[in-house]
Amino acid sequence: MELLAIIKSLSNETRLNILKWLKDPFAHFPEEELSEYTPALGVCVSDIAKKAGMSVPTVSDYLKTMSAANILIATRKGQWTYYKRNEKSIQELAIYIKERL
Amino acid sequence: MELLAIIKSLSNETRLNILKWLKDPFAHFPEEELSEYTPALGVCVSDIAKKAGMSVPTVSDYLKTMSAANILIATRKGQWTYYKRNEKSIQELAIYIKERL
DNA sequence: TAGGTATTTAGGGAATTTCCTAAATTTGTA
DNA sequence: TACAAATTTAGGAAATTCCCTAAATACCTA
Repeated sequence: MELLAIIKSLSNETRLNILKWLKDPFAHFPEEELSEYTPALGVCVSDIAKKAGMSVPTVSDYLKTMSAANILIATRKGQWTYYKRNEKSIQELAIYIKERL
Repeated sequence: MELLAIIKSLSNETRLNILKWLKDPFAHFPEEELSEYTPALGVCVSDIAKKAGMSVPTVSDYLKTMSAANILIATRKGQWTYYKRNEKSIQELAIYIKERL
Protein backbone atom coordinates (compact mmCIF):
# COMPACT_ATOMS: atom_id res chain seq x y z
CA MET A 1 0.00 0.00 0.00
CA GLU A 2 1.83 3.04 -1.25
CA LEU A 3 -0.50 5.55 0.36
CA LEU A 4 1.10 8.66 -1.11
CA ALA A 5 1.06 7.23 -4.64
CA ILE A 6 -2.58 6.27 -4.24
CA ILE A 7 -3.56 9.68 -2.92
CA LYS A 8 -1.64 11.43 -5.69
CA SER A 9 -3.35 9.25 -8.28
CA LEU A 10 -6.68 10.49 -6.91
CA SER A 11 -5.70 14.14 -6.48
CA ASN A 12 -7.12 15.26 -9.81
CA GLU A 13 -10.78 15.86 -10.55
CA THR A 14 -10.83 13.88 -13.79
CA ARG A 15 -9.06 10.88 -12.28
CA LEU A 16 -11.37 10.91 -9.29
CA ASN A 17 -14.36 11.05 -11.64
CA ILE A 18 -13.06 8.11 -13.64
CA LEU A 19 -12.98 6.04 -10.49
CA LYS A 20 -16.58 6.98 -9.75
CA TRP A 21 -17.76 6.33 -13.32
CA LEU A 22 -16.22 2.88 -13.27
CA LYS A 23 -18.14 2.03 -10.12
CA ASP A 24 -21.32 1.87 -12.23
CA PRO A 25 -20.48 1.96 -15.95
CA PHE A 26 -24.12 1.55 -17.04
CA ALA A 27 -25.00 4.74 -15.23
CA HIS A 28 -22.18 6.72 -16.81
CA PHE A 29 -21.37 5.43 -20.30
CA PRO A 30 -23.67 5.21 -23.34
CA GLU A 31 -25.25 1.79 -23.61
CA GLU A 32 -24.00 1.16 -27.15
CA GLU A 33 -20.40 1.58 -26.00
CA LEU A 34 -20.95 -1.02 -23.30
CA SER A 35 -22.29 -3.71 -25.64
CA GLU A 36 -19.06 -5.62 -25.05
CA TYR A 37 -18.90 -4.73 -21.38
CA THR A 38 -18.19 -7.29 -18.72
CA PRO A 39 -17.35 -6.48 -15.09
CA ALA A 40 -14.27 -8.67 -15.46
CA LEU A 41 -12.82 -6.34 -18.08
CA GLY A 42 -14.20 -2.88 -17.49
CA VAL A 43 -14.29 -0.01 -19.99
CA CYS A 44 -11.81 0.79 -22.75
CA VAL A 45 -9.57 3.88 -22.91
CA SER A 46 -11.33 5.69 -25.73
CA ASP A 47 -14.76 5.38 -24.13
CA ILE A 48 -13.40 6.81 -20.90
CA ALA A 49 -11.66 9.60 -22.80
CA LYS A 50 -14.89 10.49 -24.57
CA LYS A 51 -16.78 10.59 -21.29
CA ALA A 52 -14.07 12.76 -19.74
CA GLY A 53 -14.06 15.11 -22.72
CA MET A 54 -10.28 14.87 -22.89
CA SER A 55 -7.77 13.55 -25.39
CA VAL A 56 -7.07 9.83 -25.53
CA PRO A 57 -3.35 10.22 -24.70
CA THR A 58 -4.13 12.25 -21.61
CA VAL A 59 -6.64 9.75 -20.34
CA SER A 60 -4.40 6.83 -21.26
CA ASP A 61 -1.74 8.35 -19.05
CA TYR A 62 -4.19 8.99 -16.22
CA LEU A 63 -5.34 5.39 -16.33
CA LYS A 64 -1.76 4.19 -16.34
CA THR A 65 -1.03 6.29 -13.24
CA MET A 66 -4.03 4.86 -11.46
CA SER A 67 -3.16 1.28 -12.29
CA ALA A 68 0.44 1.89 -11.25
CA ALA A 69 -1.03 2.90 -7.88
CA ASN A 70 -2.98 -0.36 -8.02
CA ILE A 71 -6.34 1.40 -7.82
CA LEU A 72 -7.34 0.27 -11.32
CA ILE A 73 -6.70 -3.01 -13.11
CA ALA A 74 -5.80 -2.98 -16.82
CA THR A 75 -6.51 -5.84 -19.20
CA ARG A 76 -5.26 -5.79 -22.76
CA LYS A 77 -7.53 -7.63 -25.15
CA GLY A 78 -6.71 -7.33 -28.79
CA GLN A 79 -6.28 -3.68 -29.66
CA TRP A 80 -8.16 -2.53 -26.62
CA THR A 81 -7.06 -1.91 -23.08
CA TYR A 82 -9.87 -2.19 -20.58
CA TYR A 83 -9.78 -0.71 -17.13
CA LYS A 84 -11.80 -1.65 -14.09
CA ARG A 85 -11.63 -0.69 -10.44
CA ASN A 86 -9.50 -2.65 -8.02
CA GLU A 87 -12.16 -3.00 -5.34
CA LYS A 88 -9.81 -4.82 -3.02
CA SER A 89 -7.31 -1.95 -3.05
CA ILE A 90 -10.04 0.62 -2.59
CA GLN A 91 -11.28 -1.19 0.49
CA GLU A 92 -7.73 -1.52 1.77
CA LEU A 93 -7.36 2.23 1.36
CA ALA A 94 -10.51 2.85 3.38
CA ILE A 95 -9.30 0.51 6.12
CA TYR A 96 -5.85 2.07 6.14
CA ILE A 97 -7.33 5.54 6.59
CA LYS A 98 -9.72 4.32 9.26
CA GLU A 99 -7.16 2.40 11.28
CA ARG A 100 -3.71 3.71 10.54
CA LEU A 101 -3.71 7.19 9.06
CA MET B 1 -17.17 16.50 2.57
CA GLU B 2 -15.16 18.09 -0.22
CA LEU B 3 -13.39 14.90 -1.21
CA LEU B 4 -11.11 16.45 -3.81
CA ALA B 5 -9.97 19.21 -1.45
CA ILE B 6 -9.27 16.65 1.25
CA ILE B 7 -7.31 14.40 -1.09
CA LYS B 8 -5.33 17.35 -2.43
CA SER B 9 -4.52 18.45 1.09
CA LEU B 10 -3.03 14.99 1.69
CA SER B 11 -1.24 14.66 -1.65
CA ASN B 12 2.11 15.86 -0.36
CA GLU B 13 4.55 13.80 1.66
CA THR B 14 5.15 16.45 4.33
CA ARG B 15 1.44 17.13 4.84
CA LEU B 16 0.71 13.43 5.06
CA ASN B 17 3.50 13.06 7.61
CA ILE B 18 2.14 15.93 9.68
CA LEU B 19 -1.17 14.12 9.93
CA LYS B 20 0.59 10.99 11.11
CA TRP B 21 2.78 12.87 13.62
CA LEU B 22 -0.26 14.50 15.15
CA LYS B 23 -1.85 11.10 15.71
CA ASP B 24 0.69 10.50 18.48
CA PRO B 25 2.56 13.69 19.33
CA PHE B 26 4.53 12.08 22.19
CA ALA B 27 6.02 9.59 19.75
CA HIS B 28 7.06 12.27 17.27
CA PHE B 29 7.88 15.54 19.03
CA PRO B 30 10.55 16.20 21.70
CA GLU B 31 9.06 15.95 25.14
CA GLU B 32 10.18 19.45 26.18
CA GLU B 33 8.20 20.96 23.33
CA LEU B 34 5.10 19.15 24.49
CA SER B 35 5.26 20.42 28.07
CA GLU B 36 2.19 22.52 27.33
CA TYR B 37 0.56 19.84 25.19
CA THR B 38 -3.07 18.92 25.60
CA PRO B 39 -5.03 16.75 23.17
CA ALA B 40 -7.65 19.49 23.03
CA LEU B 41 -5.15 21.92 21.51
CA GLY B 42 -2.54 19.93 19.64
CA VAL B 43 0.92 21.12 18.59
CA CYS B 44 2.00 24.62 17.59
CA VAL B 45 3.20 25.69 14.14
CA SER B 46 6.87 26.17 14.95
CA ASP B 47 7.21 22.75 16.60
CA ILE B 48 5.68 21.11 13.55
CA ALA B 49 7.94 23.13 11.24
CA LYS B 50 10.99 22.04 13.20
CA LYS B 51 9.96 18.40 13.01
CA ALA B 52 9.34 18.72 9.27
CA GLY B 53 12.68 20.42 8.70
CA MET B 54 10.96 23.14 6.70
CA SER B 55 10.45 26.87 7.09
CA VAL B 56 7.70 28.11 9.37
CA PRO B 57 5.84 29.98 6.58
CA THR B 58 5.73 26.86 4.44
CA VAL B 59 4.39 24.73 7.23
CA SER B 60 1.98 27.45 8.34
CA ASP B 61 0.52 27.37 4.84
CA TYR B 62 0.36 23.58 4.78
CA LEU B 63 -1.52 23.57 8.06
CA LYS B 64 -3.88 26.23 6.78
CA THR B 65 -4.62 24.12 3.71
CA MET B 66 -5.31 21.08 5.84
CA SER B 67 -7.63 22.92 8.17
CA ALA B 68 -9.42 24.50 5.21
CA ALA B 69 -10.07 20.91 4.09
CA ASN B 70 -11.34 20.30 7.62
CA ILE B 71 -8.80 17.57 8.29
CA LEU B 72 -7.07 19.59 11.00
CA ILE B 73 -8.51 21.92 13.62
CA ALA B 74 -6.71 25.16 14.47
CA THR B 75 -6.90 26.89 17.83
CA ARG B 76 -5.33 30.24 18.40
CA LYS B 77 -4.15 30.77 21.98
CA GLY B 78 -2.13 33.86 22.68
CA GLN B 79 0.67 34.09 20.15
CA TRP B 80 0.46 30.43 19.27
CA THR B 81 -1.70 28.56 16.82
CA TYR B 82 -2.14 24.93 17.75
CA TYR B 83 -3.21 22.26 15.33
CA LYS B 84 -4.79 18.90 16.05
CA ARG B 85 -6.37 16.24 13.89
CA ASN B 86 -10.06 16.33 13.11
CA GLU B 87 -10.71 12.68 13.94
CA LYS B 88 -14.35 12.95 12.96
CA SER B 89 -13.48 14.12 9.45
CA ILE B 90 -10.81 11.47 9.06
CA GLN B 91 -13.32 8.77 9.95
CA GLU B 92 -15.85 10.32 7.57
CA LEU B 93 -13.24 10.18 4.85
CA ALA B 94 -12.64 6.49 5.52
CA ILE B 95 -16.36 5.79 5.43
CA TYR B 96 -16.84 7.81 2.27
CA ILE B 97 -14.12 5.85 0.50
CA LYS B 98 -15.45 2.55 1.79
CA GLU B 99 -19.07 3.20 0.87
CA ARG B 100 -19.30 5.83 -1.81
CA LEU B 101 -16.07 6.24 -3.75
C1' DT C 1 4.89 52.41 24.55
C1' DA C 2 8.81 49.42 23.25
C1' DG C 3 10.62 45.19 22.22
C1' DG C 4 10.36 40.24 21.73
C1' DT C 5 8.19 35.86 20.06
C1' DA C 6 4.87 33.31 17.00
C1' DT C 7 2.47 33.38 13.02
C1' DT C 8 0.72 34.91 8.62
C1' DT C 9 0.97 37.28 4.22
C1' DA C 10 3.37 38.54 0.02
C1' DG C 11 6.30 37.62 -3.64
C1' DG C 12 8.76 34.65 -6.52
C1' DG C 13 12.15 30.93 -8.52
C1' DA C 14 12.16 26.03 -9.29
C1' DA C 15 9.88 21.76 -9.85
C1' DT C 16 5.91 19.23 -10.97
C1' DT C 17 1.45 18.49 -13.00
C1' DT C 18 -1.87 19.18 -16.59
C1' DC C 19 -3.23 17.98 -20.93
C1' DC C 20 -2.44 18.93 -25.67
C1' DT C 21 -0.55 17.29 -30.73
C1' DA C 22 2.41 14.37 -33.42
C1' DA C 23 4.61 10.16 -33.94
C1' DA C 24 5.32 5.38 -32.86
C1' DT C 25 3.61 0.90 -31.54
C1' DT C 26 0.33 -2.96 -31.21
C1' DT C 27 -3.14 -5.75 -32.95
C1' DG C 28 -6.79 -7.21 -36.22
C1' DT C 29 -8.31 -7.96 -40.84
C1' DA C 30 -8.42 -7.99 -45.98
C1' DT D 1 1.60 -7.42 -47.09
C1' DA D 2 -1.11 -3.26 -46.49
C1' DC D 3 -4.19 -0.65 -44.12
C1' DA D 4 -7.15 0.67 -40.24
C1' DA D 5 -8.26 1.14 -35.29
C1' DA D 6 -6.80 1.54 -30.40
C1' DT D 7 -3.38 2.70 -27.54
C1' DT D 8 1.04 4.36 -25.94
C1' DT D 9 5.13 7.24 -26.10
C1' DA D 10 7.41 11.64 -26.82
C1' DG D 11 7.69 16.40 -26.53
C1' DG D 12 6.25 20.65 -24.85
C1' DA D 13 3.34 25.04 -23.44
C1' DA D 14 0.61 26.54 -19.64
C1' DA D 15 -0.91 26.12 -15.02
C1' DT D 16 -0.18 24.74 -10.49
C1' DT D 17 2.44 23.33 -6.52
C1' DC D 18 6.45 23.53 -3.69
C1' DC D 19 8.81 25.96 -0.44
C1' DC D 20 11.94 29.68 0.23
C1' DT D 21 13.02 34.84 2.17
C1' DA D 22 11.33 39.32 3.51
C1' DA D 23 7.85 41.93 5.43
C1' DA D 24 3.67 42.52 7.98
C1' DT D 25 0.67 41.34 11.73
C1' DA D 26 -0.80 39.57 16.35
C1' DC D 27 -0.05 39.07 20.94
C1' DC D 28 2.65 39.21 25.30
C1' DT D 29 5.23 41.53 28.91
C1' DA D 30 8.01 45.13 30.99
